[in-house]
Amino acid sequence: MPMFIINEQGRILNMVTRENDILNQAIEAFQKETNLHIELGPEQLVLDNRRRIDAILRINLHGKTTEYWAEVKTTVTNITVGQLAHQFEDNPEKCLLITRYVQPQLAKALRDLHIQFIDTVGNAYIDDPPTLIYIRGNKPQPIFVFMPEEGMLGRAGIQVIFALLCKRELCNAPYRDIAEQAQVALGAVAKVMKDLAAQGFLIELNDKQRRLVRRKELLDKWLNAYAEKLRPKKFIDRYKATKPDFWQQAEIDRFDAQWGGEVAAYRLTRYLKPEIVTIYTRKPIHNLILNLKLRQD
DNA sequence: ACCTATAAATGGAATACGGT
DNA sequence: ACCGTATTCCATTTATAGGT
Repeated sequence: MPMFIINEQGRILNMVTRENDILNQAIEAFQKETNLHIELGPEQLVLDNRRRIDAILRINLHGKTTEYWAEVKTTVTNITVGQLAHQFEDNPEKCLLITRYVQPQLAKALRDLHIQFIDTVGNAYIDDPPTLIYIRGNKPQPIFVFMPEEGMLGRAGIQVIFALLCKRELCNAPYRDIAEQAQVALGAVAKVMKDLAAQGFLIELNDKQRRLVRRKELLDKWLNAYAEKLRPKKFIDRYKATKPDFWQQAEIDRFDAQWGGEVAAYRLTRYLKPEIVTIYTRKPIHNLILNLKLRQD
C-alpha cells in the first residue's frame, strides 16, 4: 500500500519513489490494463559486465512466456532515454523499462527507439511479435503528484551552486552578494541556501559562519542538473564548418568566445582530434560565424 | 493520428517590507 | 544602512483541447 505525505503547502506528495514500489505498481497496473499475467521472478541477475538487472519478469502471451530484464527508473528524462537506448542495445527485445509515468510524447519516443516499457498507470509498450502492446495516454491520478526532487533544482539553483563551488568564501557573503555573483534574483538565493542546508551540503557553524561540505557529491548533482536544465537552454545552434580544420588556427578570444573541451584537449595533448567542436560564447554571434565561415547545419 | 492553438502551472525576477 | 524574508507579478514551460 502506497504511503502519502503532505508538505508545507498542503500538497499531497506520494512516496512511490522507491524502486520496489514502482515495480509492483507497474506490474499491477499492467495486469489490470491488459488482463495479462506478469510473474515476478525471485532471482537476481548480474551480467558479466558489472551490470545489475533490477528484476526479472515473465509475461505470458498466448501460452508463450517471454522473459524480461527490468530496469526500474524513478524518473525518465531525455537524458536517461539516451542512456537506456545505449544500455539496451545488446538485446533490446529482452529489456523492459519500468517507471512511474510515461507521457504520451515520451511513449512515442520510446517506441521509436524500440525501448519497451510499462508504467504505474498502465501505459505500456511491448513489442514481442506477433504481439504488440502500445498503451499511452493514461494519466497519473491527481494523487500521484510528482514528488519534487526536493532541492535546489532549477536554473537559479544551478547558478548559485556553481558560484558557491567556485568561490569558497562566497557562502559567508550576504545573500545580495551571492545573488550578484550568480546572476540570480535575491529571493532565489534564500531558497537554494535553505535546500542546501536541509540536504546537509551547507553547515551553519555559527551566526555568521557557513561552510559548504560534501563538495564532490554536490558537484555530481550539479553536473546532472546542469546537463538537464541549463545546458539545453544555453544551446545556441549547430553549424557546419566549411573548412574542417578551421579550429586549428582560429583565434576566437576577441569574439568573447571560448573553445570547448575537445579543442582544449587537443591543444594540450596534440593527440585526439575533436569530432565535434564546441564553442562557448554569447549572443550575438554573427561576427563569429562570419569569421569562422560556419554554415547553419 | 498529428500538429497547432489555448490554457494552466511553475519558477524565478522584481519589489516591498520588517528587523537588526 | 544593511540584510534576510515575504509578496507580487511576469515569462517560460507543460498539459489540454481543438482543428486538419
